[in-house]
Amino acid sequence: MGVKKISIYDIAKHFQIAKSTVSFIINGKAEERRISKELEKRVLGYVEEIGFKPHYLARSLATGKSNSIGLIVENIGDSFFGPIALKIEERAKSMGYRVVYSSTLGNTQEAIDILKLFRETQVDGYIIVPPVGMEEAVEEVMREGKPVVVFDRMLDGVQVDYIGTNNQEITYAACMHLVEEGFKNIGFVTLDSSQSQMVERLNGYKQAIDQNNGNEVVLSVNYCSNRSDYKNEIKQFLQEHQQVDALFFATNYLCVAGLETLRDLQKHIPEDIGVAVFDENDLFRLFDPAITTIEQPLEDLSKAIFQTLQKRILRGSNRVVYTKKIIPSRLIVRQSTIRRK
Amino acid sequence: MGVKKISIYDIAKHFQIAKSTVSFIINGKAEERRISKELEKRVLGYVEEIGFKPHYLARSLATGKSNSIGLIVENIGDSFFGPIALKIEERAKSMGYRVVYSSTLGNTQEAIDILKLFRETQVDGYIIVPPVGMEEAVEEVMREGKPVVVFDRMLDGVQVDYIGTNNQEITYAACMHLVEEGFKNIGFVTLDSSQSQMVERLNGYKQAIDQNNGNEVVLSVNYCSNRSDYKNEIKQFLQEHQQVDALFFATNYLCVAGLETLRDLQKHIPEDIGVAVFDENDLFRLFDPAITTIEQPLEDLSKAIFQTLQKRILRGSNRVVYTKKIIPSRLIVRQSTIRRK
DNA sequence: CTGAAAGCGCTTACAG
DNA sequence: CTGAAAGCGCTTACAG
Repeated sequence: MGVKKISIYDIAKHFQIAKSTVSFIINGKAEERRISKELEKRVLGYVEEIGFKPHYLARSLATGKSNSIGLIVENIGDSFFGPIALKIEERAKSMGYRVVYSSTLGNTQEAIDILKLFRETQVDGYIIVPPVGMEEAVEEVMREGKPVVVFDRMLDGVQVDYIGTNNQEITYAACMHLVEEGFKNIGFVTLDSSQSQMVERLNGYKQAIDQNNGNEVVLSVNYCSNRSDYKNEIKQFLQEHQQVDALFFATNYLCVAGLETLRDLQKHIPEDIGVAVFDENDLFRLFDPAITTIEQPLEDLSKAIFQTLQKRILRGSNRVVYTKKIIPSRLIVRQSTIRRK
Repeated sequence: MGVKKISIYDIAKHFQIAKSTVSFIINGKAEERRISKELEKRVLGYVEEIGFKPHYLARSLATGKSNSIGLIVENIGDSFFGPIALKIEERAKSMGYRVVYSSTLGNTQEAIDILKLFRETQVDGYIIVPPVGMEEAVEEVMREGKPVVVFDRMLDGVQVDYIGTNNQEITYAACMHLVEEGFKNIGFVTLDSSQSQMVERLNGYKQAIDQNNGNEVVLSVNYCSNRSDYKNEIKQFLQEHQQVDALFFATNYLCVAGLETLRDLQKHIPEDIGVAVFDENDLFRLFDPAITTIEQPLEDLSKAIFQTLQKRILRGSNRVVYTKKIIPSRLIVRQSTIRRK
């Protein structure tokens, strides 16, 4: 069944030349190998004519390169990771790479398994959004000399290239904005996680609160929780902290749960309570009131990720200083944090 | 640099046995090949000890199987395709497959290129959300005997397994609901596309309108448009059809543009205009008013996709009747389509 | 019960 | 200027 696959051997036979010559011509090394222009033309013409495509797997086995990069994110269905994955794919494609993706759902063991799988399939580089506890696994991959870029959150104590955003600074700015709008008791809803980006965001919050001699009121929920768990925790938190007049959500899905909770409690935004959130969503600006968000620059982030990866691919991963590139996010102020006079 | 890779040859040498014996043991064929339990145990123990992992690429080259499936969607960052991709990945993983994904952004040539790339990398099966014009390319892949499942929209005249939803029926139900709520002039906003799912949705609309002797008022926009184009077209459409008192959006991103337009025009939902949309979004239920949606069952869809794919993988793609499986969607009525008395 | 050998489809030193 | 040959790391008829 199916078409019988043509190989360079068949082409070589057709022209009565060696396989190697065909291989060189196909790989554009005809000139370098001083193969006659005429033969080159004839072979390429034939290749075109019969629609020959080299067998990638065989090539990969021979060269050790697979022309694919592995992308490990938290959740490909997420409104932040999905769109960034699209950008990454577009860039990868323009560089001749395919993308193999996988979602960890925050599970460390899962992430380690995925990484192992990627290693076995010989991806040429890795873009990793690591859950906590992946330090060793990532180091192991790097020891093999493969390029790795860590994204979104840092990996404690691992010498590796990192691309992220100014979490602390921009969260600080957002909280200062809340203060300036007259909110007196800002609650911070985050994950119970030591992920660096979450810690940084929390620090930005603390910095703003401290500076204004306010009270830190923080709710940390488990990532594994489902939405109704999130909602229950937020509800209870609001009941225990009646004085809270604004909420900052450290990531998008927490905000979704939060908005639902506020609606259930019939709290009005921003009169009863102000709302701001880390990560933009197409629909936040369409809410009534529109939600204040912190927008990460997807285009710039994906660009930085690839530039870094490419440098590594060219230079190899040894003897080069590892870079930590911070692409600033933008605070988008909307009505959910503007107190009407 | 890096660890030097261990191969089955090294293991064979270590035990003074043949590579083939090692291969059989590793692949669980020891019993079948009548290799002594004792040797099997020793070899497996050693494999474990040195952390040997077979080289997937080499295995693939030898077997012709890559243990990966190619997923071609419209846009991995989309609120429908992203989450379904996650489900598909989870199922693939549980079956021992990796997923290679790629987004077409509705571009036929892009889709064909992706398909070609997937063929070259020897994926074992394809899940395709095809743009129009992919008929030939898909048929070509099928002629190679590879399993293909078409998803979301059908491919005209191609004998292939298809998984989709009851587009016409459920859109009809949604429009009938609008009629029952007293909306008199329902506008339908869709893509200018012959994709089957869009045609079916339009037909569902027409069926409901005809049945109630209403006027069909349809806006078809180009997929390639960006959001501000969508907005302008919708705005103009509303100006030209002042009598329209409800809008049904045939897909999610059109609704986003539509909601923004309605906000700009200061139209109140549902008093001035009712709103319903095909495809659920986490945030639609949190709008004020909450938006009526048609929710596709992601879990069931991904399950059906995989069952079908698996059957094909087992049976081969010949001589079997192709199936067309329709998984019904659900209408979720919310305030955006309920006329207050 | 086990092994030698050919083959998957390429690439690339090496030799002339 | 070009080709023969070894090798990438596996699998699997085949032979004994």
